[in-house]
Amino acid sequence: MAEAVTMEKAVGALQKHGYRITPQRTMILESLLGASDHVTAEGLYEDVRKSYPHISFSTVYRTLELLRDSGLITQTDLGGGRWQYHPADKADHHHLICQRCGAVSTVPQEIFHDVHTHLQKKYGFDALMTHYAVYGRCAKCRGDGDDSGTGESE
Amino acid sequence: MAEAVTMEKAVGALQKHGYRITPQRTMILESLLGASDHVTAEGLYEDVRKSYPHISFSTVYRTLELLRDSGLITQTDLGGGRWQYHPADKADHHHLICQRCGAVSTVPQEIFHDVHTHLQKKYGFDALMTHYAVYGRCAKCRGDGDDSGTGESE
DNA sequence: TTCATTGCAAATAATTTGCAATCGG
DNA sequence: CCGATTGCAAATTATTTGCAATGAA
Repeated sequence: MAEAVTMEKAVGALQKHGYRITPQRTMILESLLGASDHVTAEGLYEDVRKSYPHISFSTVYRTLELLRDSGLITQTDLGGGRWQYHPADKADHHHLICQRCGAVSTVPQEIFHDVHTHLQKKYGFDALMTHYAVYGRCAKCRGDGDDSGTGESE
Repeated sequence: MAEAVTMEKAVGALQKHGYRITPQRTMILESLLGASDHVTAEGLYEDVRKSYPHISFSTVYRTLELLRDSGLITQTDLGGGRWQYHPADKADHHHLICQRCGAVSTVPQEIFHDVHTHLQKKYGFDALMTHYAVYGRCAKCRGDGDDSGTGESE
């Protein structure tokens, strides 16, 4: 959770697992490593499609599965019914998501440090507090009003 | 978040909103109020079906939507691709979910109290910390080994 | 060459929606 | 009686899978 994932390392890791290096995989990896934050399968698909229109959705999904199993990327379910992916080394932060305006901001890892310690001591539970999504209301949207319905998530 | 939701109150709330009281809605409400914890649409469907086999899935979904909009139940996305429902007054706790064995335990509200305060002070963010799911490893499963793949969620 | 990998189309799974028939108030 | 509600079937959305063709090593 600190080593930067580079193209070379990624390729090496894949070959070590016996996987082949195909142009599709290369492009997906490049797109992933270049992404600033979370990406969805669809986002990747669209991105790769720009330079390689022939790519198929199943290839994207299968590649993501394989990268995840190789430990190169993290697959996160932040609710909302779609997987979120990003390089494993960039998972040391959390997100504040405003249910009103949808704004997403990033907060550092240590926010949950005390909670983690507490759960560990009191319940023997080792919480995987990497990469959380915290829903609520951002500073701007503190007025109130309805949430357009859908629940809180997480 | 403290007033117990009873059948009478629920019915009153619905009528106040102008909704009709149908046998289907009554049965779904009863099932929900009787449930010890989270329920999924499918769980409810199966439960109601025991006494009323004619019930349809869309009615269940539509009723849940309506109960949610009336503030009687909470609709939560705990990841896993299905909504979780339960009476709004029972949402004052969190869950520890073991990614290894699937065990679910309950922890009190105040676990996240400090985090909430911190987010509020430092980021002006009013986190909706009602009813979280915390993934990780329970005391029993601390060995290690793979997670059967799927991500961490939340 | 040979088996891993791809693309396409079809299959899932959970939820949503259109619509005519029906029932609550 | 009349519009809200139901059930059914079909549509959606995100993801997965079967299978024959293809390409990396």
